[in-house]
Amino acid sequence: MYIQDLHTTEGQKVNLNGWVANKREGKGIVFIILRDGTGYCQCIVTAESAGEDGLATAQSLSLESSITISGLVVKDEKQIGGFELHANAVQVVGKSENYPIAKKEHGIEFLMDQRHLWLRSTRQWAIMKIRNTIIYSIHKYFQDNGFILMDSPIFTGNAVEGTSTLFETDFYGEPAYLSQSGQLYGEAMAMAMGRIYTFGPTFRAEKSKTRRHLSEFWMIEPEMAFCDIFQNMDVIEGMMHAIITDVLDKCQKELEIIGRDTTTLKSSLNKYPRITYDEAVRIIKGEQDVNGQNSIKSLEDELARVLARLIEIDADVADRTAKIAAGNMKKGEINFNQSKIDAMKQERADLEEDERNIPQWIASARNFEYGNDFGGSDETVITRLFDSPIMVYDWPHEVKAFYLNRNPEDTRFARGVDVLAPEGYGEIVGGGERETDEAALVSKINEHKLPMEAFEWYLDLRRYGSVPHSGFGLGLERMVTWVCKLKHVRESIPFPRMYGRLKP
RNA sequence: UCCUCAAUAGCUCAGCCGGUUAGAGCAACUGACUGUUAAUCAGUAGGUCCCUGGUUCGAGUCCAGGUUGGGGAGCCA
Repeated sequence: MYIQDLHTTEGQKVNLNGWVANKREGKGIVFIILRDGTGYCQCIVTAESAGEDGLATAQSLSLESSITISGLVVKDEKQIGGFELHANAVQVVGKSENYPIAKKEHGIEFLMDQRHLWLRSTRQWAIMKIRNTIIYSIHKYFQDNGFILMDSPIFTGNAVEGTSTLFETDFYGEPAYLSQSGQLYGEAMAMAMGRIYTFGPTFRAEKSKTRRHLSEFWMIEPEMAFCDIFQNMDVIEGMMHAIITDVLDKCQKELEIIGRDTTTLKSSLNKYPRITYDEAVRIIKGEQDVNGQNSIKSLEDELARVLARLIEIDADVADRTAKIAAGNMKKGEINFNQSKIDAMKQERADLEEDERNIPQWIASARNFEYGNDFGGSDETVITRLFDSPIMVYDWPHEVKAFYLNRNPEDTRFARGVDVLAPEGYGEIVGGGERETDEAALVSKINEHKLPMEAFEWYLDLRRYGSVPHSGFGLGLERMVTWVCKLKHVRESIPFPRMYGRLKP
């Protein structure tokens, strides 16, 4: 019997297997919050219902002990799953002594070291359930729309785009690199199958230490034959809508657990603004307003809010500290105030970083030089002005990959498209329409000083029945991070691999 | 690689202008409490103040270098 199915057995006696997520005690009564992976259920043990032995066993339980418990299923609206269990027998399966993760705030380094156990906590459970829903939704969208799932190789013989740093491995004595993108192979597969998508791990070796970078992440890369950049954008939007619809529909409980305000998710079911690079630059530099909002002004307002909040926190912390120091406060009240202070100190540390960063972002936006690619802060600046993802297309061809086609009406621009998520999350999708002409591709490869022989097979795709085609890459973890509104991508994947983090 | 912030009890953090024996809360442990949702009460125990060197009568506190971690730039999904 699983906790998620309890609603089918109201009033019946059932057996549950799981772990003690939490325990509270009164004299002669024990409340166990049992978790089994499918949900949470409060189990009540008294001598009356479970006998003296059962009560003693329940009293001796510690956090994360595994148990088998049987009893009567009773409806109780107050409970998270809507039901509780009045136990008449408790059996310990595996003991758990001094479980390291306590019921309080922890620092990130400690939690990352305990990632194998941290995954058991409610918030992480909810995030992983949402991740699962997103993965399922992506597969369903593409399968329902006639895409064929194919896999690109992970070992590659050359550094494809020549830009990012790759992990080098030894392939039977030859150097081989872990794939940074399956896209070129995707193009070959699309010429064979029409519409394909890949879903697999991707590796980037940049020593990036920011909240949106991982060394190993999962990427979904559709590729479509006979498809231009605008049809490509239609597919991106369709996929995003499908994902968000499913999460809103199937993960209400999980979204509530992580405290996700769903307003922006709901407004992200509308059509997404399609903005050219030129227009985006004007918005970033503050030369063009969006819905009456100005990028520079909104950053300045944000900075003012940060400063005001810092003063507020200092006053509040000082106030509570003084009250505690004054004595004659009940112990429970002290605990409550102390945990408030701890939480505010954490918030303060975050705000101080904002205080340092925002002025730099303002300067970077003001001084943005036309022709450059967007930096992380530029993406943040522009997306804060919209209540849904936006699609920025037609980029200066110099800053984009060699394989992108040009806008036929203005060849200064390459037909790349980036999807920027709202609420400051930035790029979650990068894609575009591919170059179809062999000669144009050859000159681009030379321009980027890439080894021509490595691209002979890729050029074959243009020699034998070249067609307009497009595709994109979706970063799964970035999608999960935005949908859950997480502070950092590392919480969006079970075991993150990033600069400085290889364990557990 | 560069910029920036940090490191004190198992955990989260105080520790002022350098001054005697380094503190609090949580967790743990002991005991009390029959409906709790990190908010009951009393008590016990718990320290290589990240490392190395320097300044000083005296360093958790100041200085230099290093290590580890947070955030950002670059690069990207």
